[in-house]
Amino acid sequence: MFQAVNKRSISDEVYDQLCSRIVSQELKAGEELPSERLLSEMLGVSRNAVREAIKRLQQARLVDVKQGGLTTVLDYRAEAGAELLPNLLFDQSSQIQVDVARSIVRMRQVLSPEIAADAATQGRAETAERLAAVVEQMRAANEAEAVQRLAFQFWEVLVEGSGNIAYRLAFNSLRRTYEPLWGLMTQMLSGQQQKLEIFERLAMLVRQGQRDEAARCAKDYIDESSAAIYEFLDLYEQSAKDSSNTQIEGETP
Amino acid sequence: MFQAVNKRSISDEVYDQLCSRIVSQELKAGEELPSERLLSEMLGVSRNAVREAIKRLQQARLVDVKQGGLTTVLDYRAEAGAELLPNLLFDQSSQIQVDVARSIVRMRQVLSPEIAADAATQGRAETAERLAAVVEQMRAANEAEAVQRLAFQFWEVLVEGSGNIAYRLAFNSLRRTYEPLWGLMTQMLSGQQQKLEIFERLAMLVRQGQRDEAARCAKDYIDESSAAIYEFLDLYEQSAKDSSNTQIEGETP
DNA sequence: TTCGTCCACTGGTAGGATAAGTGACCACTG
DNA sequence: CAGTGGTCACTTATCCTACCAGTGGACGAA
Repeated sequence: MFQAVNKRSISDEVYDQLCSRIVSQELKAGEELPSERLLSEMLGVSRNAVREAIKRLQQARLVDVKQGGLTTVLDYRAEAGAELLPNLLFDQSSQIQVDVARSIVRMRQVLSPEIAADAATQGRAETAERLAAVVEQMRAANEAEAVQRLAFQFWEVLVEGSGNIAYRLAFNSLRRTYEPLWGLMTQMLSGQQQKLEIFERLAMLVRQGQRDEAARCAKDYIDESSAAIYEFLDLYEQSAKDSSNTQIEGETP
Repeated sequence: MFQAVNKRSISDEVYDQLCSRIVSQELKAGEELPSERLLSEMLGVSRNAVREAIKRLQQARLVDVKQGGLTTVLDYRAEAGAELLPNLLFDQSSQIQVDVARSIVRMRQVLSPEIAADAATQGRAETAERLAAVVEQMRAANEAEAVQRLAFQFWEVLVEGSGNIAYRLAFNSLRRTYEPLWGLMTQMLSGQQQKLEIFERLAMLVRQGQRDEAARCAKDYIDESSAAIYEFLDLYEQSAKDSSNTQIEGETP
């Protein structure tokens, strides 16, 4: 009924505004930002807020700031880290950037089998325990969306079980990127998520430490799942092209 | 000869201090930070500096700050992104965290063959062109370190050629993580980097679009290179254990 | 022309004020 | 005595002015 009001801080607002202008190439690499004082005047906020936003841009390696000189924009493709992906997924008109989405799905597809393999070698008993618990919940769940959410949780457990902190952090970034697409994803994958046997089998293979088998099993699953997403993205891309050709801003089909 | 002097701002200092306390679990998830005013007093800096640092911690998802309440520490393993890896690589006594290093090498090892495969499908001509140029430079270079650096550049070109922005940004994060280890790496891999044929062959396979062959070729190379690094890390770990057993703080062997 | 000085700009730091959110506490109500 | 709402002592959010420190171009003297 009632929902929480949307409160965002001023500096967040400034950050988002600058960030989107950089990733959209409206501010190109090598160009200079207006000075802090000028920016604060133009945006109607205090210099303090502008400074906090610019500090964050600096941390994200989107700009290079030096005392006494102007702040310059960097090439985000060469400098930024994976945490920028969520900012790249949508363009100014909130359309999905299909190539970005494909990149993410592809990376997930490539990493997943190896994650399963490492989990089978590394975690074993405890990981298998937790995987089994998730599968149990999946069996108990009756809504498609709940099952979907648990399927993702299954992978989170697997990632944790691989004992690889780089996988873990990279997956956090990927997760944040496709989080806003959650609604679409459940709809997209609704047809094919019934088979719990795969998850069961994967949990068993991890328990038994069957590295290669686990990788193969994970690959079978993730390839199929990815294919469904690619297919959807192709459709989305086509419809986006059509609607831009006919100058119509349409809803997602 | 000369190198730029290390000038760091106050807020950078504050950020690093808080960040390292969080990743070292000295400040555990769920605990609360002192208030901004108290922190600024304790550290002897202005509130402004503390605020800028905390904004950055918030962006890195290391803390959750809410107005009117205290700022709480989050679980970085569950929340942070890959950009945190450089902060995890060294512990307080500047010793390499071997498991973190292994994670990074492993991720690079897993991604590389698929990157080569995608580059063979995607970029083709232009990528092959640039790869060939790098190989040319490698042939011309006479110092081992220069060759080493070019070898890494070869991979950067390949990543760019894969057309996958997620790979690109993830690799940026990985690069930043092993950048401080550059000296060790060249030393570590000095024995085996001579064979330019592999790079040549890989460039050719990309040009011809031989996806599977390119992946296999990349895998052969990266597996060998990774094995050398793993071996070094095992030695490092062993020597670190020994020196801690005998209560001696030793230099890197 | 060449070189040093000056000065108008930049970002960096400090510490003041006010606004606004949070949670513990407590008096009041039914 | 459980539940409501007000008070108060905290917190962060924002803004402001002032000053310090680094940069680079203008300008005048050698």
